[in-house]
Amino acid sequence: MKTARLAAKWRKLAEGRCAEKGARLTPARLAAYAEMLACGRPLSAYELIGLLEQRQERKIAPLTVYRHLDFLMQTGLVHRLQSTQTFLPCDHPDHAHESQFLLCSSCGHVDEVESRGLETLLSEIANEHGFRPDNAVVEVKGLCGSCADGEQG
Amino acid sequence: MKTARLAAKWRKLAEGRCAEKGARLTPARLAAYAEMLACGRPLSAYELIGLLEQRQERKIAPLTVYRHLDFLMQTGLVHRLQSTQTFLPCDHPDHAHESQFLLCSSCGHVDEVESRGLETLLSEIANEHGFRPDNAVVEVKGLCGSCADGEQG
DNA sequence: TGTGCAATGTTATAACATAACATAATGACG
DNA sequence: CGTCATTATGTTATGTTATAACATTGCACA
Repeated sequence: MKTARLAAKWRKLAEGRCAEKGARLTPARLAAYAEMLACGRPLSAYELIGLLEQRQERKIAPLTVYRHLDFLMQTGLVHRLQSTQTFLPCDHPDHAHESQFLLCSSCGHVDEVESRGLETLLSEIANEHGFRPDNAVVEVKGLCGSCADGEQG
Repeated sequence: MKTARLAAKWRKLAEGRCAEKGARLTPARLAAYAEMLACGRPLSAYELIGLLEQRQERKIAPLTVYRHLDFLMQTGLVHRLQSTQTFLPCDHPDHAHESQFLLCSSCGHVDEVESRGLETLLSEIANEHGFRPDNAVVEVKGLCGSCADGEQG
């Protein structure tokens, strides 16, 4: 299978994450992951299908790609952005973590950040409401540094 | 048009919000809003269509309801939950605000909370990353009080 | 070498959302 | 009151995102 080039470092990390869980990083799954890394921006499932079809010169069913995405999310290699229905490779696949995202409305760039302080505060807020939190979606929309600068001079 | 019963208090608030903006709270828009309030849980657009069709005994096109939802969101009477693609009437329609949500995975109940502290922290985090925030999606999944209690005894 | 489970393939369809264009209702204003 | 501009709604079609149901393949391990 023709796949996008994937830096050895990322491949090692991905294999590590899968090994931890006894999960199999098959060629098809790796191909999807590599394509996402190569792209450098969030992709919709169908955009990803398009890219993989071009790369591999064959038809790929949506379900196939959704299964690969599910797998990659379970292993923590990929995140899903709820507010845009897109998928993004994790920026820190070396460890399990919750993430928060800064989405630029202008250029589409997404920054993945980890703030323990925020997670703590969210827990506190939940507790105040008698709520037992499991996981939190935090997606901030706005302008990234470059776009904000460009806007005014 | 047959619409769900809507407490006078909510109607006043809704009319107030619309008046502020010079927006017209038409019968169809009010009907959609009333149905959502009557339901008491988040609804998908298509669930809402179903309820309105039952109530009014006629077909309603998806676009119609999406337009009403857009209107209600712009006037701040309704929120959209990004992580479930559903819509929920605002719990505090008396003032403009950002909200955060606590979604119970078990019973589906959603609590809308407002934490200025959280909003401040989010701004700080954004600033640290040279990001100019506009608005934030915050949706915490977990178990509400009742469901958490029920789970263990 | 079979047998059980995980992964993939195939076809179809469900669920969510918008485009493009026509018609009707409303409000502003002479 | 009429008419004109604007806003809202109706209608049909289509685009986009995601999953169901079931068959087949491939791999691991007894």
